[in-house]
Amino acid sequence: MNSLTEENYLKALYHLVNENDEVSVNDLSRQLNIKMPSVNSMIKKFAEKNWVKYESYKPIKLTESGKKEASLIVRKHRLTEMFLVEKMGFGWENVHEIAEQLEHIHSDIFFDKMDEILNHPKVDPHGEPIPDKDGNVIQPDLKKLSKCKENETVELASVTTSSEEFLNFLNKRNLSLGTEIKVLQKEDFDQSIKVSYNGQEENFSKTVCDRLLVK
Amino acid sequence: MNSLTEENYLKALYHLVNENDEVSVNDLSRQLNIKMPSVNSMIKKFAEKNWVKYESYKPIKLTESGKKEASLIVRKHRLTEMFLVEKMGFGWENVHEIAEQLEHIHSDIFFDKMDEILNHPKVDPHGEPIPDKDGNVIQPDLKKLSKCKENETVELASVTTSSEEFLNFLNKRNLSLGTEIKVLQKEDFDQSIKVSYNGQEENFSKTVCDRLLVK
DNA sequence: GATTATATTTGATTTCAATCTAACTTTATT
DNA sequence: AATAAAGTTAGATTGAAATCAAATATAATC
Repeated sequence: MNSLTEENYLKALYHLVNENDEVSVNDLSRQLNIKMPSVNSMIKKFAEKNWVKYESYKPIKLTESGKKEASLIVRKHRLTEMFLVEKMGFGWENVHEIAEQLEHIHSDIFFDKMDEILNHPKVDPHGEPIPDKDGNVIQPDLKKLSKCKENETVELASVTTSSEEFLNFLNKRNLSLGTEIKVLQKEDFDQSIKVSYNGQEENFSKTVCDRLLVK
Repeated sequence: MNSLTEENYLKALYHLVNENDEVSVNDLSRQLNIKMPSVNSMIKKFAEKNWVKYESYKPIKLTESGKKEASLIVRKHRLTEMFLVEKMGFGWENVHEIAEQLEHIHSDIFFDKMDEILNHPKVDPHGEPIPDKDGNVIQPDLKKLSKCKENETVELASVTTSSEEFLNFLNKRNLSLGTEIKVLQKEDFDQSIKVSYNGQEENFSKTVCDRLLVK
């Protein structure tokens, strides 16, 4: 049985690997806010468990088995978020913290039932893909709003952070998944973007546009 | 923030106190399968937290604050069981283990939402009362089936164990909460009881009848 | 290729919660 | 009063998690 700490290390590692295939002990250390030697010994523990392939001074590689293990935690997290929103009436800005705890529940039947009730959802309330029971993920082909050209019309498909603040920011501006967004103007100076959607116009900073994924 | 261990000690203590007002270190030790010195020091910790009133060599007394704290854990457990059965389609025999984990989730809004969705249930799927948000419990006035007289007709209102085996035993015999049971015959020899319900006749041992609460 | 700077690892320590054993004390029972 | 049972104390142990300081390896620079 994996400890809470192990699961959190593994999850962090998984997310880092997804952003950048090469992950160092240092990266993970900064991510978790835990000193390198601690991370180093945990990575050795993971190597024992065959979750990572690791040689000293080389980047950490997640094994298939490690990827699967991590995906299953992510699966539990995202299924939970979806259940909370769809079946319990929570807003998408309030589900992250709860899911952060529920993802550590050990019960296959519990999450299988959620999955069934939700009719095997492909994505969570933030548009992030839900891994299947074998840990396979279909990463949808999306791009950042910040990369779109002027006059392009796109659909908001995912947000890359589940922080309550950011989601409240979007709520206040009536922006939700599925919204059609037209890029009106890109500002070279600060790379902010003027957009319109639902008949309203907004100016979004690069920071915001980097977090909005569209198709 | 209370540790898992603390919550489990407290819960065990709470249940023991409910059966027998006088609870000793020894009782708790046997209940938890943990040696007395360990229990002793935990009780001291509880005294610090003002969960118990404790003087050496005297029985352990739960304070109001301790009772409330414990009730809130029980509340989370029983709300969860009810939610699993009523809203997720689990059988009453399969919910205990899952609730045993979920009861340690720290999120008021999560359990408040369950409570609301379930329409503020008074009892869980096993007929056990659900404490309210302030930790108050209304203990319904029930008696053991084993205490009933011949020819009495009663209604099954609660079962005092959530063990999968026992509940499967009842399932196999089509016995569920709300069933009208008539006591046909009491056997002096082994105190088993012959009953009829839903047009069927069964012979229940004392062990079984002690676990069935009726009104 | 030698030197320096940076990153990583090692090993020794610390901290902490949770448990235990063994020795002793108090209370209850015969 | 003697004995047994229950409770306490003190001290040791365990194991997980994290840390620091020092040694080592790699990468960057001259």
